[in-house]
Amino acid sequence: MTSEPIARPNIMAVLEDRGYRSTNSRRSIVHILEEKGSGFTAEEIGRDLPSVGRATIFRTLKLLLEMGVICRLNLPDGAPKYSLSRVEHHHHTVCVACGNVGEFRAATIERLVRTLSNEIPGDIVGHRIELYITCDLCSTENTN
Amino acid sequence: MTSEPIARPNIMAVLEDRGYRSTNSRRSIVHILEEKGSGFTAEEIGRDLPSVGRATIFRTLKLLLEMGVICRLNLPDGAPKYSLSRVEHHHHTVCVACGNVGEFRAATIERLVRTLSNEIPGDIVGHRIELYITCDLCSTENTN
DNA sequence: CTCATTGCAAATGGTTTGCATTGGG
DNA sequence: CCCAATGCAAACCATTTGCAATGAG
Repeated sequence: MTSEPIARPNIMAVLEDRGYRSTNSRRSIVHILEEKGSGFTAEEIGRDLPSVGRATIFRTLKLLLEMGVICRLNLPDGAPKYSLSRVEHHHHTVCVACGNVGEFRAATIERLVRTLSNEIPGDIVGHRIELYITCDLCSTENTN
Repeated sequence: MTSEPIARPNIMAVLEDRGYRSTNSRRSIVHILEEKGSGFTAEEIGRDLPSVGRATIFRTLKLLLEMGVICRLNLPDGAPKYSLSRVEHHHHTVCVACGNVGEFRAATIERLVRTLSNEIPGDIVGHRIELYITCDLCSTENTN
């Protein structure tokens, strides 16, 4: 047993468990997703898979989204970006220079959100946090 | 001197200070914004001002956005919502039932974000937090 | 008067839908 | 076989742009 921190689920298996068919198009889309990992757009996937219709790309992304396998990030501008959800509940970092998307978890945040209930009028039913960063890669590039 | 907590700036004055003209269209758009306050869409404003061209609505919203007078909220789905920025730096609550948007500030959050720098790879240059809530109005409605 | 601003219509970008065809089980 | 899933093209929605006409200063 390897000490992999988070088991990556078999996405196609998840799809089939829910009664969806394992088709050629879906398999190739999922394969691309696993390759990219995070921060990809629908259009980008379409470019990598010219033989798959745009509609199918969007239909499959929607499916995976509903299943919680991927998440969509509505950035301030440009098309939404998608990334594989590696952990149950998490938040995102977005590099303002290169657009790369990362995931992070912070128990502190969850605790804090709970304490905010006193300050806001209503019941908190969810939250979304995005950190805009300059990633290490981009900041070293600028130094050179 | 009244004890108003936050002075509401004169939006048209802000526009003129920056060299933009005080036109009829801009005045009526700004008037609607002040009336609505928060959680309105571009399309909604256009519906209220049939005599103003769509393009002008979007151009004016973009202007106000750049000036920091309003802010845009990219919700998970549907068109972006806008609201007047009442306070300098703030975050939003969105009611999942009625879609109303509120503002809140929490020094705790700002402090927390700073402590997160250790956990994430890169420099944090900004953040965005949305709390999804059921607002008081909506939860009492459901009780009836 | 002049040039910023406007309204309109056409163009765009991203996504969805209708429908006949294909292919997985 | 059958019906879920596909590819295609057209439709759709929100937004942007080009441009001639208008109007604020």
